[in-house]
Amino acid sequence: MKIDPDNPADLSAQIATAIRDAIVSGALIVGDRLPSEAELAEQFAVSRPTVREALKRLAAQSLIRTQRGAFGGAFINRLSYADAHAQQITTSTLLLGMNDTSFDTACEARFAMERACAMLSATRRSPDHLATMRAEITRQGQPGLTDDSFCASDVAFHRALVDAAGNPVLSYQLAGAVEAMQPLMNMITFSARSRDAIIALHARIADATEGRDGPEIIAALEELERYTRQLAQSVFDARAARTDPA
Amino acid sequence: MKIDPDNPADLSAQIATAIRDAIVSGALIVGDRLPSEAELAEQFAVSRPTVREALKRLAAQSLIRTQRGAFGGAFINRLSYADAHAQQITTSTLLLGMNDTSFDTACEARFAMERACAMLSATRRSPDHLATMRAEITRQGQPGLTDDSFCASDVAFHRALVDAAGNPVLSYQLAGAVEAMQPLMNMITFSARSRDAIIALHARIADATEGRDGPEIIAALEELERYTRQLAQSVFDARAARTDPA
DNA sequence: GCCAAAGAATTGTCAGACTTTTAAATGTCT
DNA sequence: AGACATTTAAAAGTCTGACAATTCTTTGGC
Repeated sequence: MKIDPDNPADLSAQIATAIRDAIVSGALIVGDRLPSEAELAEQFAVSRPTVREALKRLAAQSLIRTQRGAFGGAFINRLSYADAHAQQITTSTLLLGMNDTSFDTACEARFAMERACAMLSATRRSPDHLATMRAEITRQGQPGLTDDSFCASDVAFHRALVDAAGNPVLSYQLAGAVEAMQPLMNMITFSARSRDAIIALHARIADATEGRDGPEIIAALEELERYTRQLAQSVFDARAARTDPA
Repeated sequence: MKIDPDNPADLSAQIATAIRDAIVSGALIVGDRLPSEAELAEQFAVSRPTVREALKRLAAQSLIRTQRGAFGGAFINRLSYADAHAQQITTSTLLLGMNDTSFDTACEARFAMERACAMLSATRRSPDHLATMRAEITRQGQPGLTDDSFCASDVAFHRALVDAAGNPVLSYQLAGAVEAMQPLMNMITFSARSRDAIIALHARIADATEGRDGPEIIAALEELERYTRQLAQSVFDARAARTDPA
């Protein structure tokens, strides 16, 4: 099933790829146990440390989990939504941070996807989701809240809206887009007035969700996108004006 | 910046987490060189193999790249859209395959997100995107095309539609949703009649895109979603009828 | 001044040993 | 017979030390 010629690439990378392919193709299924490190070393004709490096690569992607002790070993892991979610956020955050993706581009993508949930959220929202949304709105109005906490609550609010769509695949995909923007949002200083404007839009979204009015959710999200981008623009302009003349 | 008490977790996992945190937080930026393996081993008071396992974990996530030779070492990698894209597809595919996510759920999420691109694609589509869409439609109509090839062309068509939105973040996110569904779509056998129906809808989408008619794209996508789910349903029903009585 | 050879730094790989963890098998007592 | 303690073995986790392969810098020679 898996062989390694003596080509220039790392042996551990080749081994990891071979096993990963076996998993993706379905040859190895959830719960299966890989041979022990010693056996794998023999099969691939490499040393145990090399095998271990390969296994660590797979573990980093949550493809396998290891267990010590007798009858332990490496087992094919069920990729949970939670794991995938965490990876997705890390990847998306780095992607936005490292590729000088403009705020506008990220914002556009995020709201476009969020609007995609609106109709479903209107149909399927439960009292739990509504309660979460209301609670976050209340929190956002509290005086003395730091900008970071305000952003965190903002994320929680939108997360609830997305989760209300009742589709785990959608929640997983959206989480990356919404939460990965938090570092960018944290660069914005929210004045009392801008917070009020955002809270008012959140309330409008919550009301529309409660009333199962999908188009109204979309309209409110569009306005929120417009407002957010305008806010970011003014912050960046102000920053540019402060640094340019100096 | 990075310490390791003697807690039960793997040392290599702890070291990887410490370095990953430094990258995500911005303490280490693209192009930075990590200390050599020997130096890291000394800093963390562990052996070199342990450090290497940690580095392989990071390499598996494309966070670092290593270079041999004098003045080589481990460098913080710029996470490219292409890398993120590949990871995203692997993760999404496994997620759908391992969690008995229903076809309907995956399909719903996919089309909801795709519709989110429609307005942007209508505005920004270039002749290149249109040409790709037309070419794939032509391919889909060729006789003797295998089901797998038909699906692959289907993915390429939708990919072009998404790329036409001109937002790399959106393309990256959508790729996961669209391409990860390919294994599920491959389970469907497409009759000549169903292929014709799908091709007709694709043509309708291409026409609407050319005419910059966003709402019409959305309408066609809705119909395509309806048709796809119905098709899958009948396939699954037929399969159930064949296996149940036996 | 240019080209080739030596040198040094660094990752890649190996071999072997020891420690720790864990579950199964065995033995012992009630 | 059944419950509990003990032994045993398998396996991952870690360490040490070494050597090979690679690649940049420097030096030497022409």
